Amino acid sequence: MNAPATLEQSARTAREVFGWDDLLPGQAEAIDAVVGGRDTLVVFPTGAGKSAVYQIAGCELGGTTLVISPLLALQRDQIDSIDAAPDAPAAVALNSRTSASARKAAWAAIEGDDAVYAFLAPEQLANAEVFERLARSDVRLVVVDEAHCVSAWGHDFRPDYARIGDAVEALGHPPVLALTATASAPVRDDIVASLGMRDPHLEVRGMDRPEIHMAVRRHEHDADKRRAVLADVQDAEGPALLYVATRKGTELYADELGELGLRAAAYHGAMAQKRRDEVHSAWSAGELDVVVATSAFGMGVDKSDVRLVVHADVTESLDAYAQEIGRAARDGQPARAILHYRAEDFSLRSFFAGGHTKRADIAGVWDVLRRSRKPLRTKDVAERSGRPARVIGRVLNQLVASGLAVSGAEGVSVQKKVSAGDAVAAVRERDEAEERIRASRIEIMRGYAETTHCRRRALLEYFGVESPASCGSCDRCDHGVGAPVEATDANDDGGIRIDSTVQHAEFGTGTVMGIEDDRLTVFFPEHGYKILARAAFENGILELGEAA
DNA sequence: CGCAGATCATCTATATGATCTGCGGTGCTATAGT
Repeated sequence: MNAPATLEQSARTAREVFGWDDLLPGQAEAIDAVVGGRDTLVVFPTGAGKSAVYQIAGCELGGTTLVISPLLALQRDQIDSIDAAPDAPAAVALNSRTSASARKAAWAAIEGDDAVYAFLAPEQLANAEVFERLARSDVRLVVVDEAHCVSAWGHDFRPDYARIGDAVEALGHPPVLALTATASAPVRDDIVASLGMRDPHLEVRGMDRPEIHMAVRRHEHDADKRRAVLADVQDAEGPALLYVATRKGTELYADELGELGLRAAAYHGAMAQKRRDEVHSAWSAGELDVVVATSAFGMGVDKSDVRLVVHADVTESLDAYAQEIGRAARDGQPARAILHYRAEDFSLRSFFAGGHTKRADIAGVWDVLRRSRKPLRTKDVAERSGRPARVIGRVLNQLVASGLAVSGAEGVSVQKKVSAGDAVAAVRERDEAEERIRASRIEIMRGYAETTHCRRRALLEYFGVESPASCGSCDRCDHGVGAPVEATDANDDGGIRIDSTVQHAEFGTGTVMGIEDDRLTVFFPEHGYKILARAAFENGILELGEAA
């Protein structure tokens, strides 16, 4: 490998094409891997230059760089920023809002000889015409931006996220570059497996955000919690974000904060697009003290001076929590993250984590699939069964995951001709496995909320980053309840540590995610997170290492 | 699972507690109608 020459080339591209003086730590390594043809997963905090990695790599590879992006607003922002660079290749979008003339120009660019970035949502890949035309053109790099969406949404909310891997294969597997700001080890594994990445280069930087002070407050009564949340937001020393679990909650809190004299606005996914845009730009322009939002607010919102992120409810996972508090302190100045919760709050999350596919939907989709001689896409099944696309997408994903069906670029086809009853049972089994995973992720969130040790250590351990026993910048450390030092060299278990692979008699192969006193947190792909006693090593239930 | 709001039941109410019911997040796309 002529690495130095490549690095020099990347630095020159950064300078001459985009106008950046220097590459940031990790960028050069990631670009080098991608340009060398290697699948690459990049985990950098926002502001560490994730976009630059694909922009420079795409520029050097030439041809079409396909950028799969979850939100139309993000696509627009990215295109604007590329257009603003001194000498960058063209950037185009293919989505439902692209006008006929813009679409024509986009295809001309994609099918022409010059380098181009083409932005699209994963749903576009399900459109046969779009996909076939892309397959005939010169795609040299596939970028999956905000790649945690693959894991968070691919299983049911946006099933097309689970189909990206098929598209990559059908394009002849050009290098795949997945980018995200937060991904724990299980989420990283999920991304790599779902996208079909081969021997990926992993570039992880700066997961720790020491400038964000972390605290948790538990309440018995709802009224007490509400008062405490309002008081925290009132005390903010700069722009504040308040995350709540429900749409109604955003409006209630925003009204109350307004009455207290703050410039507050509610934000959630059911509001009119126009209003959402207004809130977004008022926030960016510094015209609001606080935005009260559901999880809909965040991706693509780039404000550097957020001083406080308060959660009035728990999130669905520690990944989501890290993502949301990570929106504070992008300028590197001190900020605070405070989580308020009641034990009852976990029940709403459990409700969201549940939800089984209906028997009739599973049987109906299976029936259509079995009668067809060719592979079918979600849209084809929808035409033949009259069921909503989202339900079908989910069922197809589950059938593929259970091995009853296989998926390829043309769609999904039957692999094992079993009865509808067996198909229902297989999908239900997948549903239950997924529900167990989600439930266990909620338990990890509970573990963070209730830990008696350093908060930052609890968070970083979950992300697979070794950290000191006490950070000095969380509520636990403030009160001097720093963890008793949990030496990683305490080797009674033959060297058990974070990321160790273990075998459990019942749950199979798992990965150690956390070590706290006499307990281990272990992630098992089929069962989710389990808290196990270290004593399990002594009676042979748990063993270190791969399966024999 | 837990909460809010509606409805019911009662010692027939300008009242109150019991019980029932429905709701709860994230976004793309295609299509019809102005």
